[in-house]
Amino acid sequence: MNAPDTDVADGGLDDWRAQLRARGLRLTPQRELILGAVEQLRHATPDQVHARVRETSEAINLSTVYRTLEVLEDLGLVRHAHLADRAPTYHAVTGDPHFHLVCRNCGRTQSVAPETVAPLQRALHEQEGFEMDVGHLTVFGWCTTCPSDHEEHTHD
Amino acid sequence: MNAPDTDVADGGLDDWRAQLRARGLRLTPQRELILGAVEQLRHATPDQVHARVRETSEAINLSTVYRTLEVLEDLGLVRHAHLADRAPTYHAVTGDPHFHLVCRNCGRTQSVAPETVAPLQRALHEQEGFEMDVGHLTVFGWCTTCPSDHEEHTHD
DNA sequence: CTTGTTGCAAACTTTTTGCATACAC
DNA sequence: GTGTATGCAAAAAGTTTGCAACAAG
Repeated sequence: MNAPDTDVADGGLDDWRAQLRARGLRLTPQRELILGAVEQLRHATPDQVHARVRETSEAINLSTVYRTLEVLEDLGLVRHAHLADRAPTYHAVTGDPHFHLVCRNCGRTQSVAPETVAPLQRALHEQEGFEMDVGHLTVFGWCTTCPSDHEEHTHD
Repeated sequence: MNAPDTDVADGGLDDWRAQLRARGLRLTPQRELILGAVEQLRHATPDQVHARVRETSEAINLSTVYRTLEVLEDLGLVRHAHLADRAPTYHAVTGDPHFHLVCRNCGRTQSVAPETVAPLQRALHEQEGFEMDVGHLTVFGWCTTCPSDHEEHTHD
Protein backbone atom coordinates (compact mmCIF):
# COMPACT_ATOMS: atom_id res chain seq x y z
CA MET A 1 0.00 0.00 0.00
CA ASN A 2 2.74 2.41 -0.76
CA ALA A 3 2.06 4.01 -4.10
CA PRO A 4 5.74 4.38 -4.80
CA ASP A 5 5.46 6.17 -8.09
CA THR A 6 3.25 9.03 -7.13
CA ASP A 7 4.68 12.47 -7.24
CA VAL A 8 5.87 13.12 -3.73
CA ALA A 9 7.38 9.83 -2.77
CA ASP A 10 9.53 9.66 -5.83
CA GLY A 11 10.19 13.24 -6.53
CA GLY A 12 11.13 13.81 -2.93
CA LEU A 13 13.63 11.02 -2.89
CA ASP A 14 15.44 12.24 -5.91
CA ASP A 15 15.12 15.73 -4.83
CA TRP A 16 16.48 15.85 -1.36
CA ARG A 17 19.98 15.05 -2.46
CA ALA A 18 19.74 18.02 -4.77
CA GLN A 19 18.44 20.14 -1.93
CA LEU A 20 21.41 19.19 0.17
CA ARG A 21 23.88 20.22 -2.47
CA ALA A 22 21.97 23.35 -3.21
CA ARG A 23 22.72 24.36 0.32
CA GLY A 24 26.34 23.45 0.09
CA LEU A 25 25.74 20.42 2.27
CA ARG A 26 27.03 16.96 1.54
CA LEU A 27 25.40 13.67 0.86
CA THR A 28 26.89 11.12 3.18
CA PRO A 29 26.02 7.50 3.81
CA GLN A 30 25.16 8.47 7.38
CA ARG A 31 22.55 10.90 6.20
CA GLU A 32 21.01 8.41 3.84
CA LEU A 33 20.89 5.73 6.49
CA ILE A 34 19.40 8.02 9.08
CA LEU A 35 16.70 9.29 6.78
CA GLY A 36 15.95 5.71 5.80
CA ALA A 37 15.69 4.67 9.41
CA VAL A 38 13.27 7.47 10.21
CA GLU A 39 11.11 6.46 7.27
CA GLN A 40 11.09 2.82 8.24
CA LEU A 41 10.51 3.30 11.92
CA ARG A 42 7.62 5.69 11.42
CA HIS A 43 8.01 7.23 14.85
CA ALA A 44 11.33 7.03 16.58
CA THR A 45 13.41 8.81 19.15
CA PRO A 46 16.98 9.79 18.30
CA ASP A 47 18.13 6.82 20.30
CA GLN A 48 15.92 4.41 18.42
CA VAL A 49 17.12 5.82 15.14
CA HIS A 50 20.64 5.34 16.32
CA ALA A 51 19.98 1.73 17.23
CA ARG A 52 18.47 1.14 13.83
CA VAL A 53 21.26 2.58 11.76
CA ARG A 54 23.75 0.69 13.87
CA GLU A 55 22.27 -2.53 12.61
CA THR A 56 23.62 -1.53 9.26
CA SER A 57 26.71 0.34 10.16
CA GLU A 58 28.26 -0.21 13.53
CA ALA A 59 30.28 2.95 13.62
CA ILE A 60 27.64 5.62 13.37
CA ASN A 61 27.71 7.91 16.32
CA LEU A 62 24.81 9.19 18.36
CA SER A 63 25.88 12.76 17.96
CA THR A 64 25.81 12.29 14.23
CA VAL A 65 22.23 11.15 14.56
CA TYR A 66 21.33 14.28 16.46
CA ARG A 67 23.12 16.51 14.02
CA THR A 68 21.64 14.78 11.02
CA LEU A 69 18.12 14.82 12.37
CA GLU A 70 18.51 18.53 12.75
CA VAL A 71 19.65 18.93 9.19
CA LEU A 72 16.88 16.73 7.84
CA GLU A 73 14.29 18.62 9.80
CA ASP A 74 15.71 21.82 8.48
CA LEU A 75 15.31 20.50 4.97
CA GLY A 76 11.74 19.59 5.77
CA LEU A 77 12.35 15.89 5.28
CA VAL A 78 11.50 14.87 8.82
CA ARG A 79 9.52 16.38 11.62
CA HIS A 80 9.38 15.73 15.29
CA ALA A 81 6.64 15.70 17.85
CA HIS A 82 6.58 14.93 21.53
CA LEU A 83 4.84 11.63 21.85
CA ALA A 84 5.90 11.04 25.42
CA ASP A 85 6.72 13.33 28.22
CA ARG A 86 10.35 13.50 27.55
CA ALA A 87 10.93 12.03 24.16
CA PRO A 88 11.04 13.77 20.85
CA THR A 89 10.06 11.34 18.15
CA TYR A 90 10.92 11.89 14.55
CA HIS A 91 8.92 10.85 11.54
CA ALA A 92 9.45 11.29 7.85
CA VAL A 93 7.48 13.86 5.96
CA THR A 94 6.24 11.49 3.30
CA GLY A 95 3.85 13.83 1.68
CA ASP A 96 0.71 13.42 3.69
CA PRO A 97 0.74 15.41 6.88
CA HIS A 98 -0.84 13.95 9.98
CA PHE A 99 -1.00 14.46 13.67
CA HIS A 100 -0.79 12.04 16.56
CA LEU A 101 -2.90 10.56 19.27
CA VAL A 102 -1.10 9.02 22.20
CA CYS A 103 -2.87 6.81 24.68
CA ARG A 104 -1.79 7.26 28.26
CA ASN A 105 -2.97 3.78 28.94
CA CYS A 106 -1.50 1.49 26.36
CA GLY A 107 1.03 3.99 25.07
CA ARG A 108 -0.09 3.38 21.53
CA THR A 109 0.43 6.05 18.92
CA GLN A 110 -2.11 6.65 16.23
CA SER A 111 -1.78 8.87 13.20
CA VAL A 112 -4.77 10.87 12.15
CA ALA A 113 -5.50 12.77 8.99
CA PRO A 114 -5.41 16.54 9.30
CA GLU A 115 -9.03 16.95 8.19
CA THR A 116 -10.06 15.94 11.66
CA VAL A 117 -8.50 19.04 13.14
CA ALA A 118 -9.78 21.34 10.44
CA PRO A 119 -12.60 22.68 12.63
CA LEU A 120 -10.21 23.46 15.43
CA GLN A 121 -7.77 24.94 13.01
CA ARG A 122 -10.48 27.20 11.66
CA ALA A 123 -11.70 28.13 15.12
CA LEU A 124 -8.23 29.06 16.32
CA HIS A 125 -7.63 31.09 13.23
CA GLU A 126 -10.86 33.02 13.50
CA GLN A 127 -11.25 33.32 17.23
CA GLU A 128 -7.68 33.52 18.40
CA GLY A 129 -5.81 34.71 15.36
CA PHE A 130 -3.61 31.70 15.59
CA GLU A 131 -2.39 29.48 12.82
CA MET A 132 -1.75 26.03 14.14
CA ASP A 133 1.07 23.74 13.17
CA VAL A 134 -0.89 20.58 12.57
CA GLY A 135 2.07 18.35 11.88
CA HIS A 136 3.52 18.93 15.29
CA LEU A 137 0.29 18.35 17.12
CA THR A 138 0.11 15.58 19.64
CA VAL A 139 -3.09 14.83 21.46
CA PHE A 140 -2.86 12.89 24.67
CA GLY A 141 -5.70 10.92 26.10
CA TRP A 142 -7.09 7.44 26.26
CA CYS A 143 -8.36 5.13 23.61
CA THR A 144 -11.74 3.78 24.57
CA THR A 145 -10.93 0.47 22.99
CA CYS A 146 -7.99 0.18 25.29
CA PRO A 147 -7.55 -3.13 27.13
CA SER A 148 -7.71 -1.66 30.61
CA ASP A 149 -9.78 1.37 29.92
CA HIS A 150 -9.36 4.32 32.24
CA GLU A 151 -8.06 2.77 35.40
CA GLU A 152 -4.71 1.83 36.80
CA HIS A 153 -1.83 3.46 34.97
CA THR A 154 -2.75 6.77 36.49
CA HIS A 155 0.77 8.01 36.48
CA ASP A 156 1.54 10.19 33.58
CA MET B 1 -16.23 13.82 38.12
CA ASN B 2 -15.07 17.18 39.41
CA ALA B 3 -16.41 20.46 40.58
CA PRO B 4 -18.08 19.16 43.70
CA ASP B 5 -18.82 22.78 44.43
CA THR B 6 -19.26 25.63 42.05
CA ASP B 7 -16.21 27.56 43.06
CA VAL B 8 -13.11 25.50 43.17
CA ALA B 9 -10.77 28.42 43.45
CA ASP B 10 -11.88 29.25 46.93
CA GLY B 11 -12.90 25.91 48.23
CA GLY B 12 -9.79 24.41 46.75
CA LEU B 13 -7.45 26.57 48.75
CA ASP B 14 -8.91 25.49 52.01
CA ASP B 15 -9.35 22.03 50.84
CA TRP B 16 -6.02 20.96 49.57
CA ARG B 17 -4.45 20.93 52.98
CA ALA B 18 -7.17 18.55 54.01
CA GLN B 19 -6.53 16.44 50.95
CA LEU B 20 -2.90 16.18 51.90
CA ARG B 21 -3.65 14.98 55.37
CA ALA B 22 -6.31 12.64 54.12
CA ARG B 23 -3.58 10.90 52.22
CA GLY B 24 -1.26 10.80 55.18
CA LEU B 25 0.89 13.48 53.60
CA ARG B 26 2.19 16.53 55.38
CA LEU B 27 1.71 20.20 54.97
CA THR B 28 5.10 21.83 54.82
CA PRO B 29 6.13 25.40 54.14
CA GLN B 30 7.92 24.15 51.04
CA ARG B 31 4.73 22.75 49.63
CA GLU B 32 2.81 25.91 50.27
CA LEU B 33 5.49 28.04 48.72
CA ILE B 34 5.78 25.85 45.67
CA LEU B 35 2.07 25.74 45.04
CA GLY B 36 1.96 29.49 45.51
CA ALA B 37 4.76 29.97 43.03
CA VAL B 38 3.03 27.85 40.41
CA GLU B 39 -0.14 29.86 40.84
CA GLN B 40 1.64 33.17 40.55
CA LEU B 41 3.85 32.26 37.65
CA ARG B 42 0.99 30.85 35.60
CA HIS B 43 3.28 28.72 33.49
CA ALA B 44 6.64 27.75 34.81
CA THR B 45 9.30 25.11 34.49
CA PRO B 46 10.57 23.33 37.58
CA ASP B 47 13.61 25.52 37.42
CA GLN B 48 11.59 28.71 37.29
CA VAL B 49 9.49 27.57 40.19
CA HIS B 50 12.67 26.89 42.07
CA ALA B 51 14.00 30.34 41.35
CA ARG B 52 10.76 31.87 42.54
CA VAL B 53 10.52 30.07 45.84
CA ARG B 54 14.15 30.87 46.49
CA GLU B 55 13.28 34.52 46.54
CA THR B 56 11.35 33.76 49.67
CA SER B 57 13.35 31.01 51.18
CA GLU B 58 16.93 30.56 50.17
CA ALA B 59 17.27 27.01 51.30
CA ILE B 60 14.68 25.23 49.22
CA ASN B 61 16.20 22.56 47.08
CA LEU B 62 15.55 21.81 43.43
CA SER B 63 14.85 18.19 44.13
CA THR B 64 12.21 19.23 46.59
CA VAL B 65 10.61 21.23 43.84
CA TYR B 66 10.51 18.21 41.57
CA ARG B 67 9.16 15.99 44.29
CA THR B 68 6.57 18.52 45.35
CA LEU B 69 5.39 19.20 41.83
CA GLU B 70 4.80 15.51 41.49
CA VAL B 71 2.77 15.40 44.66
CA LEU B 72 0.75 18.44 43.71
CA GLU B 73 0.04 17.03 40.31
CA ASP B 74 -1.02 13.83 41.90
CA LEU B 75 -3.44 15.75 44.05
CA GLY B 76 -4.77 17.44 40.96
CA LEU B 77 -3.64 20.87 42.11
CA VAL B 78 -1.28 21.48 39.24
CA ARG B 79 -0.87 20.12 35.77
CA HIS B 80 1.93 20.21 33.32
CA ALA B 81 2.13 20.60 29.59
CA HIS B 82 5.02 20.81 27.20
CA LEU B 83 5.13 24.38 26.09
CA ALA B 84 8.59 24.16 24.67
CA ASP B 85 10.53 21.38 23.16
CA ARG B 86 12.33 20.38 26.22
CA ALA B 87 10.57 21.99 29.09
CA PRO B 88 7.63 20.78 31.08
CA THR B 89 5.74 23.77 32.39
CA TYR B 90 3.45 23.56 35.34
CA HIS B 91 0.33 25.55 35.96
CA ALA B 92 -2.19 25.59 38.73
CA VAL B 93 -5.53 23.96 38.23
CA THR B 94 -7.62 26.92 39.25
CA GLY B 95 -10.94 25.43 38.45
CA ASP B 96 -11.41 26.23 34.80
CA PRO B 97 -9.61 23.85 32.51
CA HIS B 98 -7.91 25.24 29.46
CA PHE B 99 -5.40 24.32 26.85
CA HIS B 100 -2.47 26.21 25.42
CA LEU B 101 -1.39 27.85 22.24
CA VAL B 102 2.31 28.49 21.84
CA CYS B 103 3.66 30.78 19.18
CA ARG B 104 6.86 29.63 17.57
CA ASN B 105 7.57 33.20 16.71
CA CYS B 106 7.17 35.30 19.78
CA GLY B 107 7.10 32.39 22.18
CA ARG B 108 3.96 33.69 23.75
CA THR B 109 1.63 31.30 25.51
CA GLN B 110 -2.09 31.74 25.31
CA SER B 111 -4.74 29.93 27.27
CA VAL B 112 -7.89 28.95 25.48
CA ALA B 113 -11.21 27.72 26.79
CA PRO B 114 -11.94 24.05 26.19
CA GLU B 115 -15.07 24.75 24.19
CA THR B 116 -12.87 25.56 21.25
CA VAL B 117 -11.66 22.00 21.05
CA ALA B 118 -15.05 20.49 21.60
CA PRO B 119 -15.53 19.68 17.90
CA LEU B 120 -12.18 17.96 17.73
CA GLN B 121 -12.89 16.20 20.96
CA ARG B 122 -16.15 14.92 19.56
CA ALA B 123 -14.60 13.92 16.27
CA LEU B 124 -11.82 11.97 17.92
CA HIS B 125 -14.30 10.26 20.16
CA GLU B 126 -16.59 9.24 17.35
CA GLN B 127 -14.14 8.59 14.58
CA GLU B 128 -11.13 7.31 16.44
CA GLY B 129 -12.56 6.03 19.67
CA PHE B 130 -10.24 8.31 21.54
CA GLU B 131 -10.96 10.47 24.52
CA MET B 132 -8.64 13.42 24.57
CA ASP B 133 -7.02 14.98 27.59
CA VAL B 134 -7.82 18.59 26.91
CA GLY B 135 -5.92 20.01 29.85
CA HIS B 136 -2.66 18.64 28.62
CA LEU B 137 -3.12 19.82 25.08
CA THR B 138 -0.61 22.21 23.62
CA VAL B 139 -1.02 23.56 20.13
CA PHE B 140 2.03 24.97 18.44
CA GLY B 141 1.86 27.45 15.64
CA TRP B 142 2.08 31.12 14.92
CA CYS B 143 -0.07 33.98 16.02
CA THR B 144 -1.07 36.08 13.06
CA THR B 145 -0.90 39.19 15.17
CA CYS B 146 2.69 38.43 15.91
CA PRO B 147 5.11 41.37 15.71
CA SER B 148 7.40 39.75 13.18
CA ASP B 149 4.90 37.45 11.60
CA HIS B 150 6.45 34.40 10.06
CA GLU B 151 10.09 35.31 10.33
CA GLU B 152 12.60 33.10 11.94
CA HIS B 153 13.05 34.45 15.37
CA THR B 154 14.67 31.54 17.05
CA HIS B 155 15.27 27.88 16.76
CA ASP B 156 12.36 26.55 18.71
C1' DC C 1 7.35 9.42 69.16
C1' DT C 2 6.59 8.01 64.27
C1' DT C 3 6.96 8.52 59.68
C1' DG C 4 6.77 11.55 55.91
C1' DT C 5 9.84 15.27 54.05
C1' DT C 6 13.90 17.81 53.11
C1' DG C 7 18.70 19.01 51.79
C1' DC C 8 22.69 17.49 49.83
C1' DA C 9 25.46 15.03 46.83
C1' DA C 10 25.95 11.80 43.55
C1' DA C 11 24.06 9.10 39.77
C1' DC C 12 21.52 9.12 35.46
C1' DT C 13 19.59 10.29 31.01
C1' DT C 14 19.45 13.02 27.14
C1' DT C 15 21.49 16.44 24.17
C1' DT C 16 25.27 19.52 22.85
C1' DT C 17 30.01 20.92 21.83
C1' DG C 18 35.20 21.11 20.80
C1' DC C 19 38.52 19.16 18.04
C1' DA C 20 41.31 16.39 15.06
C1' DT C 21 40.55 13.38 11.31
C1' DA C 22 38.12 11.71 7.27
C1' DC C 23 35.78 12.24 3.15
C1' DA C 24 32.37 14.41 -0.32
C1' DC C 25 32.68 17.39 -4.02
C1' DG D 1 42.71 20.62 -2.30
C1' DT D 2 38.94 22.78 0.47
C1' DG D 3 35.70 22.87 3.70
C1' DT D 4 31.87 20.02 5.46
C1' DA D 5 30.84 15.86 8.37
C1' DT D 6 32.02 12.47 11.43
C1' DG D 7 33.70 10.05 15.61
C1' DC D 8 35.10 10.46 20.10
C1' DA D 9 35.20 12.22 24.48
C1' DA D 10 33.97 15.50 27.59
C1' DA D 11 30.61 18.94 29.00
C1' DA D 12 25.93 20.60 29.67
C1' DA D 13 21.26 20.36 30.93
C1' DG D 14 17.52 18.24 33.20
C1' DT D 15 15.79 14.81 36.43
C1' DT D 16 16.05 11.16 39.81
C1' DT D 17 17.69 8.72 43.96
C1' DG D 18 20.01 7.20 48.44
C1' DC D 19 20.56 8.59 52.85
C1' DA D 20 20.99 10.99 57.25
C1' DA D 21 18.91 14.74 59.65
C1' DC D 22 14.62 17.14 60.45
C1' DA D 23 10.02 18.26 61.55
C1' DA D 24 4.74 17.77 61.05
C1' DG D 25 1.05 15.49 63.24
